[in-house]
Amino acid sequence: MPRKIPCEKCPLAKIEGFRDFTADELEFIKAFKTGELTADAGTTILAEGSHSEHLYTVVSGWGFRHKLLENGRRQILNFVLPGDLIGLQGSLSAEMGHSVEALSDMMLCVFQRSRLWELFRGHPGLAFDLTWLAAREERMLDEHLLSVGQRSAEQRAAYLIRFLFSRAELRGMTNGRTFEFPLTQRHLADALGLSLVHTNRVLNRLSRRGAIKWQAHTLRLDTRKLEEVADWVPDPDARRPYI
Amino acid sequence: MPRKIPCEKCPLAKIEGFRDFTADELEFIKAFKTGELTADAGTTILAEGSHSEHLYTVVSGWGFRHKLLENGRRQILNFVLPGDLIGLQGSLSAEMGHSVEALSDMMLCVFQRSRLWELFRGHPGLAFDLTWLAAREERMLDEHLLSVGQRSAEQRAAYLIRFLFSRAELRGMTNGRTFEFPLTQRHLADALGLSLVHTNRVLNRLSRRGAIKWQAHTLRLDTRKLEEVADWVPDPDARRPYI
DNA sequence: CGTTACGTTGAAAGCTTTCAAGCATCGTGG
DNA sequence: CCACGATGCTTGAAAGCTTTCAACGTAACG
Repeated sequence: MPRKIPCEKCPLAKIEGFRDFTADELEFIKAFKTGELTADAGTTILAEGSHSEHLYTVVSGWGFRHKLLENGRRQILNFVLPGDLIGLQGSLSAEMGHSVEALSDMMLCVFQRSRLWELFRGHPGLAFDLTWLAAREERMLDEHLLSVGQRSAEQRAAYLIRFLFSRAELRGMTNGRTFEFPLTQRHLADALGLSLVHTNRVLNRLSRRGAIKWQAHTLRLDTRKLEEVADWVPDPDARRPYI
Repeated sequence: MPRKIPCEKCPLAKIEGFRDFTADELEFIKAFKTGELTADAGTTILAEGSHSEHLYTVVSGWGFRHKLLENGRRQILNFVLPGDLIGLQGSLSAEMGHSVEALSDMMLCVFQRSRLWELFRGHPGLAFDLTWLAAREERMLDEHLLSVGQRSAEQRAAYLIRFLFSRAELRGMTNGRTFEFPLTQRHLADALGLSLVHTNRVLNRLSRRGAIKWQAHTLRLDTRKLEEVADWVPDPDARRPYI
């Protein structure tokens, strides 16, 4: 198993807004980490119902969490970006309640579930971060649920796009008002709880308004217009942790 | 501030399926707890945007978490029942992302946010539980989001009712197939992301199917039928912690 | 150059919402 | 003890948003 990325040179550390580790914590994390994983776009990294031996932190690339209904319908619950931790649920509970799939090629750090307890016992700071991460995921879900439950189709789409932009921006993955957008309309539709056809129409409407411009896999947006449509409230959280 | 409930006699401890504390943990929790709070139905316990000094554990009664949109629409994110912890978000983040309101008269234990750090440092077992609780809340939200995004109105309603029954059941709040149901149709509508009128029609449909029978504030249900309609998958988690 | 994945459109069908009333229950004040 | 206002539940009908069904266009790929 290749070790291309030593923890001391973790690319995530360079991202502004991610906190730094103490020497002690870094030491532990180096031992906690058991390897690296690269996943091609489309790969399933964690499967619903499984009980994985591992936890992962996304180092690069995009992925998404989703659940399936028996009739085949899929709900995308959230997207995962660099710095996000995945698989915690499978470590604390009997089994994963959702699947995680790579949206683009991804690179992840692999951690051993069985040593999670040591983390809690020996590194309260990291344990705190873990809880923080779980609470933040909950917050994002609250926001999505509000969106899917109460916003109109156009508002929902505007909201999601603005949301993804802000997450990408925090990680330095944007370039002015444009960024690489690896989703297809099917992904958006499944995240928004809309049909593919309607999603297409709604996106066209946003384009005509001049709120977004999507070509190839690049999205340029007018954040002001999107926020106006979406009734957007910025996330107050800043300096966030990762593991 | 009255101390009607000493931790040694915590009524939650009697509930089957809630784990027991070590003597050491119990000691800490007694110190962590700063008092008790009783709230009348309709009271707002925590407000979106605030930064409360407290955390709460529900001892008795029902409540719900919700968020509002500028246009006044409300999304109920989840319901809170005995054993649930609320306000963690406000402790880890700059401010609460949602409000919590009492649905029935409630009784809660109050904890001091400022001592949360001691908990992490001195009681990894409790810290672990806290993370577990956050992860479980996330799981419930995933489930709801799936529901609101992908299920039909009737499936959604069936799902939510079945879900609430199972949560009540775990706490010994049910009586055979019936239980006290403090929600109004407006609450259900706001949780399901449906209009009040449509919610009413959908509930009538479930009644006619014989899946539910709702009179006064009591609900009797045919779990088999509900599960069939809702495409229900039981939660694998059993022995859950609380604080 | 055929196949496949993804995006786009039109039209009809269908599910939900909105608008409008009407009814019932409950607690309070006269 | 009864009237009255407030809250919650029901229904009908029309309007409106979304989905479904069907095709068609395009770009990437082997």
